[in-house]
Amino acid sequence: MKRVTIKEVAAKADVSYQTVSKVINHKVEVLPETAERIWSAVEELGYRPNYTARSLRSQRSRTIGYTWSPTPHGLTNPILDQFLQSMFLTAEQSGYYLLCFPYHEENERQLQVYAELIDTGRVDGFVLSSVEYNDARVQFLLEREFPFVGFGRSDDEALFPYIDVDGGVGVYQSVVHLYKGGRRQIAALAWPEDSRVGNNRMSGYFNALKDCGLPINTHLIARGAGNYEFGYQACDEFLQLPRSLQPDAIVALNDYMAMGAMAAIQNKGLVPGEEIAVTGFDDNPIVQYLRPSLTTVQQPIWDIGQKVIEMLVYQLEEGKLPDPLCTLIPPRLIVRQSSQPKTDTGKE
Amino acid sequence: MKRVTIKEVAAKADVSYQTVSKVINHKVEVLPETAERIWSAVEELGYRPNYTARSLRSQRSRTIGYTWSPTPHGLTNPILDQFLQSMFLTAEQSGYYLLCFPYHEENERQLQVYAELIDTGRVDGFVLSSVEYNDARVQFLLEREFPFVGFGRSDDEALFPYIDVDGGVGVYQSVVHLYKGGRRQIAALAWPEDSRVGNNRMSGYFNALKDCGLPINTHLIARGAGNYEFGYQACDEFLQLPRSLQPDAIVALNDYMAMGAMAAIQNKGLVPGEEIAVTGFDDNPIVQYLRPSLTTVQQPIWDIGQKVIEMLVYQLEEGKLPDPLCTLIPPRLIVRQSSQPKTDTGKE
DNA sequence: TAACGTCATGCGAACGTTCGCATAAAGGAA
DNA sequence: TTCCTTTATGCGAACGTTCGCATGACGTTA
Repeated sequence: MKRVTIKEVAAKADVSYQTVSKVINHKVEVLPETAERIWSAVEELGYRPNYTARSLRSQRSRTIGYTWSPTPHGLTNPILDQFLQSMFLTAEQSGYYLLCFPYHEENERQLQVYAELIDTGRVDGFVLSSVEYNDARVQFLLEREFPFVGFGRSDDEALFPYIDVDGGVGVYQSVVHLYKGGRRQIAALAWPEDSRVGNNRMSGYFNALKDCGLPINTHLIARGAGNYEFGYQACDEFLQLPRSLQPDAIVALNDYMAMGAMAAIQNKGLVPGEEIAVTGFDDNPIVQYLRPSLTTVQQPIWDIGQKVIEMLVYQLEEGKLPDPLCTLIPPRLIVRQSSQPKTDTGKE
Repeated sequence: MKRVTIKEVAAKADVSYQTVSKVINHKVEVLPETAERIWSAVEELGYRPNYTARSLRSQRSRTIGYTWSPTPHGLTNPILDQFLQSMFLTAEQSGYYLLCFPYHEENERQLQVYAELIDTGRVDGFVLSSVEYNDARVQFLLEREFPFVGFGRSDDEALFPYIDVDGGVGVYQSVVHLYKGGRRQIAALAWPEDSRVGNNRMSGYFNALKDCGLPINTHLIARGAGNYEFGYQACDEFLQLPRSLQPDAIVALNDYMAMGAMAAIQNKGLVPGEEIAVTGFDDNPIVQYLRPSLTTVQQPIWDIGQKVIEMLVYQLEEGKLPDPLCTLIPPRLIVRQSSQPKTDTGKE
């Protein structure tokens, strides 16, 4: 597997190999005819600069590291594919590639991998996703002053470039939409209070209730694991409340909980979207096929992937932090059958 | 961002830097006390060999390239996450990482990217997935004699290392399972005949019918796009056949078609799994939540990811093709509610 | 005591680039 | 004619390793 080197090009073009390098990298002006000779030699020999040699000399790998926490067994990550593809494509346009490496549950071990990639010079920067409160990776990378961009925020004090979806806005839209459909007892299926993403989304719930003039009923807020089973069980408990306390709408902070809730409703012989409306979050492609199809909140994943890479590449090329440092993107409410307006059947 | 080099370690351990290199790579025996000095210097300085320099000298990148065709909009790839994670982890154990790059629809353009990665020396080998008949990438890599392993087969003549799921076995199991449940008119929802994966799976359908002593009814075989819509429509047409020609079971070659079929059945006021059984393929995590939950065929994705990498790493390290060259893995039938035994209601 | 193997380590070169400075040729001003 | 600029290209070094061979010290044998 013989590779063409810059020296062969130089020999063919009858210049020194250093000159070839300069011409290729547009570092210097040469006579048009020299340039012509060089470029045609490059063409004819099919020369491609050796990536490794280039990195060694320039001390840059033109590689971005990324890992993500794997989807728990029995679930799918609805945005992973699109997120990755959008990053790959955007990175390629600036001459970067993504190095993907395994996720390790154990914090210590995970940081070791980050350190390894930095110390061996394999990557120039990282993309982090699922950033949480007090994120060890954020702290580590800030300390080492190594470039990275987060998809998701951490503590308010941690200053670093990130892009995030404003989940609050999404949930706000859901609640208002339900309110306009005549719903007045709007319950929430949420994560525990130590979830950053969860709190962000819940803020939209609280704000919307307030703006609609509805009271906050703590018995209508359930917090748990965020999966189908929890959604089912929590909803089941709502349905065991006295009639007047039962919700007529349920806002779930993700699609899995929403699906669980829908199942619980159906099991009681009720129809989601009629007696009780349900909304989800994430727009898992599957939910359009549910019966009834699920109203949910969609994140502009493609744009996010693009933006994350653009922010990181800017840092790497310009050597300074992007401005603005952080970006919040509003998600979009997708209305489907599960949140029809309330039909006044005279009940209550 | 000062990095520790091998020379600093050498200085500290009071040996030549070449000796440090040899000790680190276990290329030579030294006095125990020398080794001790070297290792503790490594430890104290936190030395990590520079990846780029190492690659340049050894002409190996210890990097594996991978790309995949993105999931069409509105669908999710149920196995992507697990497949990637298993590859990352297995690769890491042998000191490799995966370089992921964008997928380009256009064949020409896609091959350019493969060529680029080869010529610039960025990767040592590739993993290909969704290999099809007459696959341009296979041909290209074989010609250039560049190492790769496929997840999926191509033409029978193309000789290259691959691992594949024996879809035929999976469908065979489905059909036999349905037969044992008393089903006798078993329809198939398939892809067009130019689909390699499709033909492999269909072979199991034909073999099973034969082994069960059932005739092949061409009116019970529908071929199309492989999505939800096609499944719905094709099933709907089955249901418009005269009663005696209608299927009492439907084997879909993927879960999306199965879901479409289930919806069509429900729309006729029938219950999937009772009057008409339905099975899918892929075990998309979502299908366990359908009502009724879907019987389907599960591929051992984790094992496949592991094996693919092992085969490739073997090639890279040993310089020879793995033996056996190819591996076929049987999938597993997951029985759920949608394929209950037929209850003899006396109809027909 | 000379000759020889063996063991532990050192040394120079190479991998394929980029970078900064040196230099030769050509042109213009004094 | 001399000297100074400018322009086009060359040259040596460096990036941080690994590799193969060289070498010096030591012990063994005749």
